[in-house]
Amino acid sequence: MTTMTPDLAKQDCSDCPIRHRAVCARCEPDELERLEEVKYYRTYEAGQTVAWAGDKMDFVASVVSGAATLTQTMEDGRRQMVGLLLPSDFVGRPGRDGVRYDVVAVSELVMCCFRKAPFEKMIASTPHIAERLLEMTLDELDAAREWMLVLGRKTAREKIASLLSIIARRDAVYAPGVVRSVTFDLPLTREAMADYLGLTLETVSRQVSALKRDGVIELQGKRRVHVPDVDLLMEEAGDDSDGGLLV
Amino acid sequence: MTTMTPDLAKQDCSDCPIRHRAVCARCEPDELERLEEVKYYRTYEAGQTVAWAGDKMDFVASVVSGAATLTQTMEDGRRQMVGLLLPSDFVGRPGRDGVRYDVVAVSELVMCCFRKAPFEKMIASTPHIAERLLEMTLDELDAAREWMLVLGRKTAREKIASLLSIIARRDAVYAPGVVRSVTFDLPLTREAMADYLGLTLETVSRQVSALKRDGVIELQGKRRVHVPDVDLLMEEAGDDSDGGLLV
DNA sequence: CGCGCGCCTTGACGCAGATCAACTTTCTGG
DNA sequence: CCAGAAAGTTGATCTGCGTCAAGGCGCGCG
Repeated sequence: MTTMTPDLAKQDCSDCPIRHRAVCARCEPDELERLEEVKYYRTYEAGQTVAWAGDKMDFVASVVSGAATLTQTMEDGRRQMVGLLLPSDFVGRPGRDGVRYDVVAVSELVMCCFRKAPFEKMIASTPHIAERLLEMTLDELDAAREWMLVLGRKTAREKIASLLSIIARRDAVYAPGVVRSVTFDLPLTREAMADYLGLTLETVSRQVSALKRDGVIELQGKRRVHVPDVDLLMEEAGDDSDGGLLV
Repeated sequence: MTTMTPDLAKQDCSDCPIRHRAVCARCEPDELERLEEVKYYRTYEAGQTVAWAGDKMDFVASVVSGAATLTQTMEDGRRQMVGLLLPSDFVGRPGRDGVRYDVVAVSELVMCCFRKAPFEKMIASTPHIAERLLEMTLDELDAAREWMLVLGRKTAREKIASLLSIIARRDAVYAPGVVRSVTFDLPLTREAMADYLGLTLETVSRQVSALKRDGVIELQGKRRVHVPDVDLLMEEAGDDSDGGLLV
């Protein structure tokens, strides 16, 4: 799993419309201006569908707030989430005609959209963005492969811990220094977590309770999670601890 | 899962050193010549390691024959295969300094290698190849996500059928027309299959026997597999049948 | 207020696949 | 051709998670 390098993270990107580091972290003023020309915003409510598999998307977008999921479904209804889109992630990447998976908002979702054609033209004319686009896709591939280990070989408890530590890690990107405790809101229902982890919602519920009972996490309400010791959580996840979340 | 379009497949690429369609199918004579300048071959025996996680690879390569696997390992030894590299697949793609996973030969493996620096220079100077490189990576991402569904939601029997149909599909690329029966050699041991599918080797063995008993596959020896009806296999895999393997 | 509904929790039980173990078949090297 | 190792098969038993079911909590709405 890749952690952001400190220098990139510290750069202030708060008003950049594309917050994904792949485009944002290094974007230069004139590129940004060109992006502004073609951008608009869209809001989706929880449960709303952004795109179905096979849709031709007429836009390219970056998640600004909330969360969306990428889901595969079998004919008999079994579902597997294959991607979790959190603020700064990309949807409808150039180079593809349509999306192959359902994209559904799991909490209120705001996306910063770009009309596809001008965006693609811009990519084509800006070599370093094209290059970062490949880098970004390779990062996603890494994440997908990391997740294959979770799905194939980890126990239910380890799966939950892995998911929590991914979200914690993402959250910690916006906090400075080396982090040892984190608090965040789970953007997912128990059912969505189950779909992500290849479990049932009952098992998710049981294991979350177990982690709480064992002091690995604390809950304020159902959704707000406090992790007193990130190292402990990562140990539960079966990952080799790398000394806290470096941010 | 993407199937090759007929016109691309029919093109004769047998003496092209990079058989992956991403580079090969559209490669033009002068590009090919430039590739020839920097290529050499390497052979690995079964079990030999091509690269460890974190290695800086000094070459970029395409699998010519045999198979290699990309594997993630946990400290306690649990393993999950996250990629299966069959003839025409790429290793050590430009844009990454090292590989992040262990690449190990599972059967005798011949790779067509390119020294990295000149290859990358060539990529940089040839826009359509750079574009195809992104396309290729997106295909891999799709495959990884497809596999997440297999790992997270399919039964042992469906998992085996899915793996067999992936290999059958790959094999059928070299045969003409719409294919309804295929024969191929499994390039994997039962243990490697288990690592790929998130199962134990005993379960793999049992389910292979079951598929044989039920007439879905026929075995000649342990490794040679004949699939009398590809549709049936795909049904067992839980995929929507798309009317045979289009080649 | 209280009714219904979505979301979550908890318990009891069953089963698919893991584990442990014995054995067979196929390779490999002398 | 044989001996030993590696790969694969098959059976018996165990267990983690799925399944089914009952109920709790919070919240919007008539």
